[in-house]
Amino acid sequence: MAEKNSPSQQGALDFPRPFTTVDVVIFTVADDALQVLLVQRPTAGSEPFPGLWALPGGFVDVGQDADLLACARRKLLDKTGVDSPYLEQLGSWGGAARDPRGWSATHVYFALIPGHDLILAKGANAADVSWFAVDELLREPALAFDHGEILRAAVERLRGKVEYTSLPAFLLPEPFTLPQLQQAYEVVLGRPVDKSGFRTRMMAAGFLVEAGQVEGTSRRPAMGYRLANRSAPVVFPRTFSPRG
Amino acid sequence: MAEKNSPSQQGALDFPRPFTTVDVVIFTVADDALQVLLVQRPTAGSEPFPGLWALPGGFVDVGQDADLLACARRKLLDKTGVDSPYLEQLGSWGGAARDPRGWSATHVYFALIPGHDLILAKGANAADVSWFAVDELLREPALAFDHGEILRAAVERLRGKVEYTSLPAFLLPEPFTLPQLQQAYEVVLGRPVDKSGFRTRMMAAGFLVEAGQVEGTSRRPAMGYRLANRSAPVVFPRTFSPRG
DNA sequence: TTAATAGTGTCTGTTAGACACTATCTG
DNA sequence: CAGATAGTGTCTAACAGACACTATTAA
Repeated sequence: MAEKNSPSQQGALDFPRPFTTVDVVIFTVADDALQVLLVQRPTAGSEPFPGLWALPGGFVDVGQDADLLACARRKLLDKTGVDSPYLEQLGSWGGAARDPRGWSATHVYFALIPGHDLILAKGANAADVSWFAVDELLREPALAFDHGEILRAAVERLRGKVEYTSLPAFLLPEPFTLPQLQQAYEVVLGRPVDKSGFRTRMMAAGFLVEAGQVEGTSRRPAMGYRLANRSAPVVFPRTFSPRG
Repeated sequence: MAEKNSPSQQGALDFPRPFTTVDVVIFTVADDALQVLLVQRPTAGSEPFPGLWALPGGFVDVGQDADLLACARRKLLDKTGVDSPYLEQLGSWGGAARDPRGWSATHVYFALIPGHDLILAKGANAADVSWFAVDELLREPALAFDHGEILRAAVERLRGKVEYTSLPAFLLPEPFTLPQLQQAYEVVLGRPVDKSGFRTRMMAAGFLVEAGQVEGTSRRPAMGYRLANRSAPVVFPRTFSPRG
């Protein structure tokens, strides 16, 4: 045993280090479906998982990134052009087996961006970036690294929190109407929600600000709203449908 | 700009890597208080934050640890002698400034162990390990690194989840009685809970198994219970006190 | 028999869910 | 005026919170 190469030998820092990456799970709602942004792995060189789709992300740049959140923001801006979305840490995955190049640990964030910005996203880097419907992706787990597992965790977290938070509001461009917001909830949850109860709940939570008067997205115009606070969601006291 | 030393140069892996650590926030309930286990930093050598108290943890050992969870389990076993507690990932903290030795990222787990095992803990490594009441610690933020902030996040997560999960059951040695469990809830939440409602809720959740008949911890003996599933808590459909 | 705690019963205000209804717009 | 969607009113069953009550043990 080469003890001088082990971290248990305190003081010295000359032992092997895992490499550190940051990945971002970027969600949006479009075409009545929850979508996630993926990047295709390069086929040239000796990159692992060539040609497979993966979450956008990559190595932490010690010289460039002040901290993990800044790194995540940078990668998100690179791929989408969006610079201040809802961004929350999901967790981290690390081990000897997940990357053929060696022991690695990734810090995963998940982002919600308005469907509206989807166009920007495509314009930004084009080519090897694309949106996928989450429901279809979850059926065929063929992502690079352990990104299939990570995506599953992200979707679970999102669906879970949507039951009792205002998260779906971050998936819509402002101003949005209550029917649009309800639609976003229904798409993420995958089930219909009662209109009356929904409206009462949203208004009671007090996170919506009447913005502009009305504007027409369908038959009859409706009141438009903005978020009172774009940095954090509101937590409702109860879950949506305790009916189990 | 030394581009060859930047991660943006794909393919090559010879750029500077952050170092990777794992820390564990270990909670228990003792003396009617929520307690956390801390380790005192060494004063010898050139270790950072000499003499200050810190969360137990340290570098990932690439040769020894299969993954992050295994690493966390190893560090917990080292300090407490407990080998299969409730263990959940809390999140990760990383940046250039948090450790004077350089860019570092830590993966933080939080553990709940029965108060009963406290004796084992003290017997195991003694000396530089000690339990602290959380409420007092939060008043004077004098921990090493950013561990004060991490502790704060861990307590917030714990208190939050206790409102709607069976987590406090992991803080008790089995078998435990319903009054003991209620006591654990009250200690963590810092407020009294109605007995009748509490009992109905616990029984309805169906995560308790009648174990042994009764045994006396105070005046009148009571029914003892074990957890039906020691690996995950139960989630209640509602929060404890929506009032407020 | 008494003190103390385990455990149960009952009442009431609140509210989510369901659904019917009215209001207001476009074409 | 007709069709469609925005928005509101109402009823009811379920249930949390409060609190009083009964049961069972040790001393």
